[in-house]
Amino acid sequence: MTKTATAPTKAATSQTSRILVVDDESNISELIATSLRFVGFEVRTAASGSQALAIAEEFKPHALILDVMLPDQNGFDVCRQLRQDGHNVGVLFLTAKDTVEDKIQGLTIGGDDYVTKPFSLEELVARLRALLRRIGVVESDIDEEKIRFADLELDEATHEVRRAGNLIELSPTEFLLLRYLMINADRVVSKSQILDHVWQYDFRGDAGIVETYVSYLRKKIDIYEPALIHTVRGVGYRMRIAPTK
Amino acid sequence: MTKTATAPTKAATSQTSRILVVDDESNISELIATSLRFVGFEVRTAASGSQALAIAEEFKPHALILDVMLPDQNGFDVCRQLRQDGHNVGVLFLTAKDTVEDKIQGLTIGGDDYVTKPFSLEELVARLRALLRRIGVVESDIDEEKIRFADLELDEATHEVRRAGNLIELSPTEFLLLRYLMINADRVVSKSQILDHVWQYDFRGDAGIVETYVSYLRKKIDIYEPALIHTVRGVGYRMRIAPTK
DNA sequence: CGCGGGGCTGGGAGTTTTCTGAGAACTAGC
DNA sequence: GCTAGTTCTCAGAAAACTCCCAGCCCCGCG
Repeated sequence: MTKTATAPTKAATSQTSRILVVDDESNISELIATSLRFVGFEVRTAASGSQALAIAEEFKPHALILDVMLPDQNGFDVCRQLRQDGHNVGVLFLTAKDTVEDKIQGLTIGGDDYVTKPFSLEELVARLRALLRRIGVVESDIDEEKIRFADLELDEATHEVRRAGNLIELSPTEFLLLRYLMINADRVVSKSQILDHVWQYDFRGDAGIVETYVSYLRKKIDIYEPALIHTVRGVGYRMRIAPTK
Repeated sequence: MTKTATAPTKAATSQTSRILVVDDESNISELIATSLRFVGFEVRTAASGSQALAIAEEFKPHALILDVMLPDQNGFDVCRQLRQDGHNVGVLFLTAKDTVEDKIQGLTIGGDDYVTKPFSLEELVARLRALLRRIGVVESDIDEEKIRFADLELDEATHEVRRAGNLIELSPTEFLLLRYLMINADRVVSKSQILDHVWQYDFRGDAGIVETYVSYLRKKIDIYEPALIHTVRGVGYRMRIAPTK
């Protein structure tokens, strides 16, 4: 993935939660690790269950991102063992989209959650934040689940988006895209950055899709004045208040 | 109360009742422990009767969740012994579905109660709360046994549900589902969260069943205006007042 | 002022998700 | 064992969403 300078705002505030990423495919765990470090987490990776347990012992992570399918033992066991050892961690499981139903039973119990592969980085980070909030590792300022920009408001818990108080219905992708733009408010983000963060990591289409979705979004949120989503020709998009001018 | 995302509401208030979970299957006791901790209890686990007695000595639990079938002695004995030692605890017994009726007879002296395995977490927690209430370990605020949302009212004690005053007949599962939605009113809950909390932990079907039950519920409670159960496509369901625009 | 590349958007095909009815499988009470 | 209520599965229909395409527009430059 193309890592570029775009430090997502509030994230960068003062967050130092420690996250342990466990996946045997190193490209996946590195993708995640890089991304998380970038938004301000302290990250370690492990490639197996036993390694995870060992590292957890001294790293004392606040949360784990844990692939259910590991070479030695499965993710659940790792999780159970950690908890028995007294580690109060939150766990975000990674499962394959087609994982048999009965394997994903009980994953959302102790405030835990799961994300199916392939995921989008935005999605993953958002879920991780929500999880940390739930288990009480409040690392952000106001512990608020809302993102605001101008008269735009996006609520993670209710999935509601409002502009000037008016409720706006968004599809899942539109919601993710808007969040990404809002998090990076005032900054220009390129179409490929958007693609890398908002779309699933295995998306093979072209960046034109971003234009389409930006168009959808504009028709829903920029029917109000002033327009917030601005095109920076040849570069990308930027959310901001003053007209492009 | 604010705090928490999915955390079953009032629970999170200021509850610090100590619960001792006793079961020899560690996956069961961990499941319960995780779940209870999440809703705000202080939890310890034990795997045998003797261990339970030992831990109770210093942990001084307000209540026990006690499997009737234990490796060393049976649950009743543990219970009796505890009481003889002067511990004033409430006990929620866990029994196998096929346990003979008369074995459970007389268990419920005192305000104790029992739940059959496999249970659903919602059920377990609700029963535990009721028990604590009965034995006087009132840990919540108003000690209210009713949950309200808009003109909907659900009474835990009588198992009655009313909308705008009209009594509504619900099957057991419908009741649990509705309670879960009400407890999490205004926030989105995913189908797997629902499955994990409302259905028995050994349920092996797919999440489609949730759709079916939501449909049942809608036909009973959303025949009134305005609709309260809303679908958040791609995410889950959400109970809320304002109609979708 | 005309050109060319980017960007915008309507249209629409193909998928995925959700809703719901029908019925099989169970259970509990009688 | 029969009946009634309940749970759960399944499958078709409907609705919503994703993605691609093609034509048009617009901006900047020569």
